[in-house]
Amino acid sequence: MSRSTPRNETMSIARLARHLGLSEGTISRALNNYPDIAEKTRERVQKAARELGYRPSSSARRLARGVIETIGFVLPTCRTQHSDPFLAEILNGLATELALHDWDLLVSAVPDGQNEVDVIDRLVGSCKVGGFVIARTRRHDARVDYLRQSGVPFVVQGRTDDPSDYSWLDIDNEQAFIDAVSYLRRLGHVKIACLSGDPTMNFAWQRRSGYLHAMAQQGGHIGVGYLIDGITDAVSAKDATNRLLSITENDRPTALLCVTDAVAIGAMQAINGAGLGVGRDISVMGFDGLPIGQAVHPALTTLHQDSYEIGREAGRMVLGLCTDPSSLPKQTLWQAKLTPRASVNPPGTSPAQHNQGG
Amino acid sequence: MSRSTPRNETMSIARLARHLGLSEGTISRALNNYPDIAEKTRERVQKAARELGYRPSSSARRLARGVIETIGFVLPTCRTQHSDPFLAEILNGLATELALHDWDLLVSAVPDGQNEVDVIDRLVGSCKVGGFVIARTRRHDARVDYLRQSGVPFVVQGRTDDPSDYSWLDIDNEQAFIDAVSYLRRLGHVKIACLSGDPTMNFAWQRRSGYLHAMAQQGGHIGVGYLIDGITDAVSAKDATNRLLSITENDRPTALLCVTDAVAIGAMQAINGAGLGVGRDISVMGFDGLPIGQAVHPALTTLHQDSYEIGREAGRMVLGLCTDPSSLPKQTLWQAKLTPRASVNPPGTSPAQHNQGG
DNA sequence: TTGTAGGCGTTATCAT
DNA sequence: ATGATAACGCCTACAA
Repeated sequence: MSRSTPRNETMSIARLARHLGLSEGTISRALNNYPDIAEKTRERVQKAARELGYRPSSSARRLARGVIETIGFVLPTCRTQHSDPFLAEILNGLATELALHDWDLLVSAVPDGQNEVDVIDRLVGSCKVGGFVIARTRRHDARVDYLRQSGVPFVVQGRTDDPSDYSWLDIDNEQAFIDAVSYLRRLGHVKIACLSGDPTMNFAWQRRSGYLHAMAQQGGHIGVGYLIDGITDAVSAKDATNRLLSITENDRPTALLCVTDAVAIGAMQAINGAGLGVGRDISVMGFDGLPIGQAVHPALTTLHQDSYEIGREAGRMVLGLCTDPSSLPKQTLWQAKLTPRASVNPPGTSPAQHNQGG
Repeated sequence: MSRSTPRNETMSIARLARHLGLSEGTISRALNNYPDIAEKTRERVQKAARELGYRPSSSARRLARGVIETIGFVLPTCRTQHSDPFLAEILNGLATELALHDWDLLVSAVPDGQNEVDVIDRLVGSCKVGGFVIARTRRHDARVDYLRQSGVPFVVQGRTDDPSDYSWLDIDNEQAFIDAVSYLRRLGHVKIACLSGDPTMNFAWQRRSGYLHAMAQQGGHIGVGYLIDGITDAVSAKDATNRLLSITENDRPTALLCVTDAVAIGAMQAINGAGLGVGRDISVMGFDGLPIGQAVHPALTTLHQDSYEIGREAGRMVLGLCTDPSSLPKQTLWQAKLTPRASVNPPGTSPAQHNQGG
């Protein structure tokens, strides 16, 4: 068993104190930069601590100070819905922001037979975390209900139906899909279909609402079967798109708004598979800005969001709540960035006129 | 300052003891199911604890017991290489396994200006974690070097060049690509190209070696420009594939082995974009088993690995090391599962003979 | 400016 | 079978 200290037990304040011939209290205050310590002593102590490889025990410190300095994050429980491409990015941003302030991120999963609230409750109850960040928010979300009444500081990435009295950080999904419809309408599209996601997930619901509102306001045409709910991945997207393609040519949409890039890619495959041209016969838009959208052919027009920055900001927000408990709920809304590429063109575009975006 | 208990201070053993008229020691032993406690007392204590919402403070417990019961995981630092689809799955499996044993998972990122070893060292030094899991292992990996000499129990997902004296869990990448070449050779392919990844990442290097060995042993032909390194995403894959397609038709490969599914999808787009048929003019194989591989057209033949189970097993292994420090390093090698779909066919296959896999 | 002492919540070792 | 008592490592009045 090797350690960073040459031999024997782990370095502690008590050992430092003995080593330097000072009292434990002095050591502690010197290390924590208390003002009432002689400059010479402080330097001597900090030097010795550095040289002897002293690291404060976070358990002891937390116990003594009554703080936790740890944020909890419960991984979304959707094992079927393989690999949320965002999660890693959000975690990266969140953990980075927390690390910058010497806070920790405790990540937990939901074992079979338990639900997310159980897990959150256990983490909070055993004082393992002092705050929470949650993601993949549903329209009604039991986690938010629980946290709201628990008094634990928390930040929601996304938001619920009734997002008035807690802190959240969301993309303006509704506005993004309104922008998308405007963009398509300006290009001349009228018959615009929509592959919508799981309607219990609020991001999907918001995008769906944006589509419906914008279509009504801007004179788009929603034909029979144009709005298909429950499309969550490329596979179901392919089936749904095939249903759209079976509509007679006159009534068939000329543009297709997809709730995510993954769904859009499935739709593109169906269109190609039917011998039609994406961006020619049917324009396709996605949402997320995944890198793969630049590699597919034609390149995918999308609404881009920066999930790393979302994680960073969630970190800033939750740190604010935890360190200043009197702070009021803060709500942040970011706009997605419409990124035109080759998968969207005016209806009836011939191959030669194709967009060259990428 | 808010708390989860309705009012006043948090519930502790001391309060329980006063409430029940017992001593703190008795409460502690009753809660921890020591054998020398009267059955009646134990039940009375546990009932009261439940009703009063008692939760042990993990800081206090860790301090007293000298254990940590937390595993560290440092997120790969590749912000360019957006969204590793595995990470979320691995974390899910790992956190699930740890939660089953009441251990925690501490996830950390690497802020700009620090390196991964600094982060690991800080977590270990401040007694925040008692063990480590690392992923995305490089051929030479400073994290492994550090952990090896540190004495901290750790498990590597993947392995380094010299994987003799520590615990790891890996997919048999070399064998998988040997199997892939065998499969293609049996179908009649001779001219087989390979889009290989970052050669400093061991998984990419292993797959590359498998390709080279199998091609040599099984009489495949590696033409000029057939082996392209450094392909890490769909975008670079598209460029590289276009280079392959510019080879005169006689010398052009009839099959293309890709280091990942994401790379394979980029390759497919390039082939389609050039007016050629995937699975007809050129067969394409990937590695991972991403769901999107079933949605692309034609469906992608791939080597499948279950990243959730990899995370679970990594959790089991690291728990074993932490709870039984005398246990020897354990090394686990899993085979990837070759999953035939429509993107691979015998060379010179006409459209009518196409595979129907999915 | 420094030392002393008590406490944070839990566990473990003695007695009883 | 239970009750004292002393750790665990650190922080923080208060005293000197």
